Amino acid sequence: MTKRTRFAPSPTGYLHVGGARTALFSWLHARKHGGAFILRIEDTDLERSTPESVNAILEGMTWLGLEYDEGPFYQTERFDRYNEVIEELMEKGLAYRCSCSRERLDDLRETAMANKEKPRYDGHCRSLDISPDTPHVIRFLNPDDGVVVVDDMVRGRVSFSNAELDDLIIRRTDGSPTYNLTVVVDDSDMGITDVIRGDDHLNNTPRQINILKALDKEIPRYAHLPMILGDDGARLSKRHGAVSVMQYMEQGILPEALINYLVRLGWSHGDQEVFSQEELIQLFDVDDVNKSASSFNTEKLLWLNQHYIKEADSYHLAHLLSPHLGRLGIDPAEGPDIVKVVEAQKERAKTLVEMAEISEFIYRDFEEYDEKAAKKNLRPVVREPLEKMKEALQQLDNWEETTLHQCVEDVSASLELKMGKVAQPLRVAVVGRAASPGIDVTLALIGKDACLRRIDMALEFIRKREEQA
RNA sequence: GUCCCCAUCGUCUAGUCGGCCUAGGACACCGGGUUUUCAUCUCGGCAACAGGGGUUCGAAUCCCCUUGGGGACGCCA
Repeated sequence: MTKRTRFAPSPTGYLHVGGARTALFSWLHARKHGGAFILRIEDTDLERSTPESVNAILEGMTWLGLEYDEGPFYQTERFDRYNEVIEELMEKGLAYRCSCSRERLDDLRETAMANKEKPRYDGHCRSLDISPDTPHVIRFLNPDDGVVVVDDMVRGRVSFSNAELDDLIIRRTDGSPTYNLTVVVDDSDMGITDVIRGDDHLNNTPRQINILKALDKEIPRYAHLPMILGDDGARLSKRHGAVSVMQYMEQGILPEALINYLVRLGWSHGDQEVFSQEELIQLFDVDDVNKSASSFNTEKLLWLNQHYIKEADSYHLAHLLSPHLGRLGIDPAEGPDIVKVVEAQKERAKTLVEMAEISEFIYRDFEEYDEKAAKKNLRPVVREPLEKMKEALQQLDNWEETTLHQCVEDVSASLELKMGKVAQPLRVAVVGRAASPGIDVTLALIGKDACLRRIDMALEFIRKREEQA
């Protein structure tokens, strides 16, 4: 049988890394087995679901490249179907009306807790035959005894005693169906064979299996994924920086880096760290997923991101870098070929944001020198090398890397100085700080006019500094 | 509180149904080399089987207990 998996987020916020990994594993499982990956929006909570959230989730999935084969299906459009199933359950005598007040329910819970017992509904309305006209909810008649076994692909066999479960509400007073009912109906109707979801749903699984059994439906295979914790080991939340997948995009993370990072959280293939999408589809197996929760480690994400930046096609990267330059108020069109910029900076940036920042000097004069760099390199002793460089550069017609390199070398030789003694002060003069690509590449990217102008600025800086001393 | 789950370096993890583990790799960190700077690359170092009982000739690997962590217990999903 072909495998069918699904990702079923509730649109009450952004797509966060936990959800993204769940979607990723589901997607990989489907792709690996040549099956279908279905997107379903669980928006039965009318209060909290928003269209903005739906868009944010769609946007995040698109960015990550997790394309779905069917959907998105919206649960709010399937209320008739849910009611049909609820009716079926009622007719079979496997569901009943309940008119217990919230106060009574609250009391029940408190009493149970006080008695050190698990809070559960006592079945008060089971045999009361409440009139359809009085306000009521509908509860599923859960079996009283026996055991439900979940044969989970990652957790193994987990069993729950029916005595621990209670008669859950499947339809609210306002007539809307609840989660445990809709999931079961949808997974069944949509032919989902493999339910891959977060760990927090493990406790719901026996309830869902009971409903499935009552409906005489096939029970899918389950895989409950461990949680992802924040950098500090606590639960991932808004307090832990970037929660939304799209925030990573804004921070200049490549989607393939995030995917690669996420897949290694809870899954591994020997000692391999870097996986292409094709490799993942081939090698991934839910059965190999870890049982324990893992902490998100931004450092490693950054390392992977740098790796992918290094490996990426420069032309492609240029496209991605452009908006980040724009955010700094830079129009890439007003500088050298942006592909050249990318090639010069590729190995020096962990993110696209960083790449944009360290490339700023190429497009405009800097406001002030990096204090340390200036202190160390813009001293009176470098006046001569800088002046000599200025003269030599002024006379240079052919402003390109090879000739620039030769030029710096010649000046160094004529002064009997090591190349670093000339190149480094020159770098600080034209870049404003101590780090940049090779001096020849740096000069080439900045351009002749700006270079000469900045050397003058540096000479002026040295002169003033001397006066003050 | 009750039920369910989890437990190897700071972090992600390897560890084929016990021996090849004086526990391997990666990130981070520290040090060396390459280099005109930074970075890349490269070499090396630091660092863990939560604790206690068993089972066994032999346990990180199996069992039990303790401890710690997480999840669930909603007319949320």
